[in-house]
Amino acid sequence: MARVVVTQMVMQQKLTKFCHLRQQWRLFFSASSPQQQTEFFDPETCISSIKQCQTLQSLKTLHAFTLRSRFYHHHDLFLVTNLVSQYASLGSISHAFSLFSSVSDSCDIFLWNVMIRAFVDNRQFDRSLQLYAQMRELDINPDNFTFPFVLKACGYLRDIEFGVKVHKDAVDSGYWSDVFVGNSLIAMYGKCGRVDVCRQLFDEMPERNVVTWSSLTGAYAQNGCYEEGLLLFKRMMDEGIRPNRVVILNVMACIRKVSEAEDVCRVVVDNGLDLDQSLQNAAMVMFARCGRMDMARKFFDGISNKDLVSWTSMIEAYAQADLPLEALEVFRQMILRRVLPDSVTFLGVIRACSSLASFQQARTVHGIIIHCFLGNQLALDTAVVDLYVKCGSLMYARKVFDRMKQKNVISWSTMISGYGMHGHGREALFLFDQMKALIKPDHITFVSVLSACSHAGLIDEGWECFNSMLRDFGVAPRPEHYACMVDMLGRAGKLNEAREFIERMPIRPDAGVWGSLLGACRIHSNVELAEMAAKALFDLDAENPGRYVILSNIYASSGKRTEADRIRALMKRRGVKKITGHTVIEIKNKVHTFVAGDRSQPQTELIYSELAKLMDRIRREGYTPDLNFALHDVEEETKEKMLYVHSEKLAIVFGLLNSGPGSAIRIKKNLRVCGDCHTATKFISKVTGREIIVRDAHRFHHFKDGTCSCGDYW
DNA sequence: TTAGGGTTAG
Repeated sequence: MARVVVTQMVMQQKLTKFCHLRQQWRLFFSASSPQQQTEFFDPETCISSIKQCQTLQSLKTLHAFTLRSRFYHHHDLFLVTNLVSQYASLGSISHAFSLFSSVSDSCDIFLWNVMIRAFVDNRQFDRSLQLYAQMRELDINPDNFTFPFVLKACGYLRDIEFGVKVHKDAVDSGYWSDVFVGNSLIAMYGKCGRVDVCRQLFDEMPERNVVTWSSLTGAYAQNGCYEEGLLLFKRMMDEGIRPNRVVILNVMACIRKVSEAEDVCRVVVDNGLDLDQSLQNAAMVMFARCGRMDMARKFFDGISNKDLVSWTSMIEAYAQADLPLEALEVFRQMILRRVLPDSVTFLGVIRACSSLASFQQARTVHGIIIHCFLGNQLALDTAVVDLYVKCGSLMYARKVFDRMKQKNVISWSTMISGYGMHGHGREALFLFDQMKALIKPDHITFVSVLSACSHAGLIDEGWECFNSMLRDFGVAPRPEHYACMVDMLGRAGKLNEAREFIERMPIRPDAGVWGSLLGACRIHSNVELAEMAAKALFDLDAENPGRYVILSNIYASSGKRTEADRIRALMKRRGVKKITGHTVIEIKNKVHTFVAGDRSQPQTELIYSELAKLMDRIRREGYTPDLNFALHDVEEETKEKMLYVHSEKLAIVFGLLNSGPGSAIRIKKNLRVCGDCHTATKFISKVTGREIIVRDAHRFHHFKDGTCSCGDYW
């Protein structure tokens, strides 16, 4: 259904474009009627007509008239400059440049400025720089108008080397003190990542205006210097300078706290700034970033004419906040209102589907994308590959990957990481070998390969890959690569080797590295090393509830009940809240969520009676409950009952009851799958003959005929 | 006689 609607919308949009074009043609024909043609002989009317030309054809006609006119000579620079400028603003850079070339022996700086600007406006930044270089070779001196255009091109190209040369020219010519030139310099250095130079320029500028402030806030925002951006904004307020909407937009991008968000909204009101569409969209994104989805939604609902960006931002905000159902509902509303989505919208929708892990939704969304010709195909295809990976289908992921016309380092890394997440280490390495022959891997590729080795227990291969990073590819290992290695060694039970590896690290181990060690200690019940890792983690990552829970579980399963309770108490004292585990399953396009002991489903009675039967069946097959995973201080029998009602088991039973015989069951858990559930699921897959695909917070487990694809290596 | 800088809103 959605696919049909979207396809219709694409066709309608094309028709609208066509009608618009036809209207423009009609205007052109009426503008070139004989009565109007005579007026072109008047010089003033001619120039103003040039500026009013709306179509290339009418401008060309006018150009032809001027050449025939007795008032103008072919080399009349004033006229030529205006024509060049108008050709460029109608998007015809070729006409503009050929006309410019016919008089380029001229040393008129005005003409050169217009042509340089023409290239910049048409995003041909490299050609604008070539023209500037040519102009300098001809010893034509740039003026205060030249610099802003050229600097803009340097900024967009991130060409700091050229930018520095232009900066020097600006200083030599004395135009550096022009406020327009100074503002452009700040913008250029900001885009090139040199906020330090931006600040120095700002401090030394003899004259500033509101654009100077917005340029520097923009530079801070683009470079992630949010604190500095906010400080500058505060100083601006203190100095009594009235901000405009660009300053507000830049500052909104810097904000991470609700109180700051509310402050900036007050500034908007106090200064009587119009809260236009773009500011409302930016405010919505800002509140979502601060975790206030209610406020974000309020802004969204308050936008009377929601545009593509409003819809897309809201979808992305929900997806980022891990509220995929809300994201998809906004997408549905958007389609109902016949707003045509673009590739960015679909990236948000894909993110939402991916966190739902809904295979059916993935198929639908992929179908829509295929029919839409949205552009940005490389990014979309890569996102779809990742989507199928996350929805548990390596086969579909690989199909899309193989059909991609273009692949970049991200596409390759995504597919490799997909194999890794599903425990197919050998395939991951095979693909990595193919990739190396075509394209240079980056630091993310190495995370994918190393984690694939880790999940599959490929230790020698993992070492080889790690050692090759710097040696063969010039990629220096970062903390995340060390974390993968610790994870790999730790999972394999080489805990001391993992510890020694950390001790030899040339960079300071981060929370990820220690977290890997702690996780390994949980698998292999090593209390001593766990304490060491936890000590480091409580300094580095005190807010993360997972760390406390793992340490407490390690103590509990080693019989150290007092220690376990001490950690739980510490967690409570520090106000760190445990994340509640839940499992989701999709049945007939509807997503059902289960928590431990869940009784909210209408089928509750049926689920629990089926669960009891199933547990008896697998017990007869040899399953014994692993009471280590029921850690509360209660009687053994109660412990066992608590294990029975884990959310994973409830979701699986619900799936068995509500899906076709023999079909695969796909569930997703928000935390790591519990060890007892892992064992039970193996037995369930055996006695029911069903394939069960479990996505947990770390990887995938494919259960079939009593075994798991992870080889119990997780 | 002509022109310019700061937001890729996601």
